[in-house]
Amino acid sequence: MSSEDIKNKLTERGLKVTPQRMAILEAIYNLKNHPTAENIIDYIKKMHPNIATGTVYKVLGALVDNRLVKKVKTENDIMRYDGVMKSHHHLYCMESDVIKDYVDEELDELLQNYFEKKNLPGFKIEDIVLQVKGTFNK
Amino acid sequence: MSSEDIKNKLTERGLKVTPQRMAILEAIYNLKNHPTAENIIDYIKKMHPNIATGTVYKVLGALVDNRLVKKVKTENDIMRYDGVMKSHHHLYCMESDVIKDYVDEELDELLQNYFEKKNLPGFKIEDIVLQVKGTFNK
DNA sequence: TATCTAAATGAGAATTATTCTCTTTTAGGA
DNA sequence: TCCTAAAAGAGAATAATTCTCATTTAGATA
Repeated sequence: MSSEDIKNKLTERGLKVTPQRMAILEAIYNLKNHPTAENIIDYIKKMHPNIATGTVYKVLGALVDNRLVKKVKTENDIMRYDGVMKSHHHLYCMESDVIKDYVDEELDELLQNYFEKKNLPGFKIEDIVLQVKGTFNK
Repeated sequence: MSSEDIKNKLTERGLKVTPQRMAILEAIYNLKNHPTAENIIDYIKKMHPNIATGTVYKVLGALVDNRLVKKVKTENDIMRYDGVMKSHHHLYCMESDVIKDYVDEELDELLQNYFEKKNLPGFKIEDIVLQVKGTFNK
C-alpha cells in the first residue's frame, strides 16, 4: 500500500490528510498480527516521536468510525486493530497472542445461503465473523 | 437455576462455596444480556452491599478459569460475561448494546463438516463462535 | 497564492476498568 | 471443634483510554 493509496483512502472518506493519520494507517498496514494501540504508538514514535498518545487513540477512533480499520477484541480483553476491511474471519491461537486472518469466500457463501434459508425472525444480518479458536501446530 | 444447583456447580469444580460466589453466579444467571462486571457489581450490591469490587473481579476470573462462565468479546472495550456454557453463537445489535445468544445445532454441524473437509493446514480447531452482526427489527 | 476557519493535534490531567497488596475472615477437611 | 489454605475486604496502584483546552494546520474559498 503506497502513501498515495493511503492518502486516497482518507480523502475518499472526507478525512483530512494529516501526517499523523498517514503514519497511523501505515503502521496498521505494516504491523502484522492485529496490533494493539500500544504497538502502533511504539511503531510510529520511531519516525514521529512527537505524536501524542491521545492523538493516536483519536485517530484510531476516526478510522474505525469511517470503516478504514476494524477493531478486534481478544480473549485477554485487549483491543487490537485490523487494516483488512474485506470480510474475513479470525483464527485465534489459544496458546499465544496470534490472530490470523482467515479469508474463505466459499464459507461466506455457505453461511449466506444458510441464513437466507433460515431467516432469523426479527434480526437483519449485516455481517458474520467467525472466531475460530484453536492452536497452531508447532 | 436453584441455589442448590449453583452450589453444585461450584463444588464440582473444586471451588469453595462462598456467599460471594453464589451471589455472583446468581447475578450472571439472572441478569440477561451478558452483563458487564459493573452490571454484576450493581446487582449484587443490592443484596450484599459489603462485597468488595476486587472480589467480584477475582471471582469472575475464577469462574472463567473453571469454565463456569464465558467471557464475551464485543466491539467495544468492556468485557461482558455469559453464564451459558453450551456452545452457542451471538447476535450483536449494532444499534444497541444487546447481545443475544443464538443456539443452532444444525449450523454447528454444518460448520464442523465444512472444516473437516477443509482441514486448515497447521491449525487445530477447538471451538467456533459466530459473531452475527446486524439489527433487531423494531 | 494568501487568507480563514473548522478540524486536528499536543500536552498532560482525569477517568475508569481492572489488578494488586496485605490483612482479616472463613469454608470445609481433619 | 480446630486448623489451615483459600477467599474476601479495603483501598492503593496500575494501565488503557478519554478528556480538556490551548495551539496548529489542512484545505476550502476568495
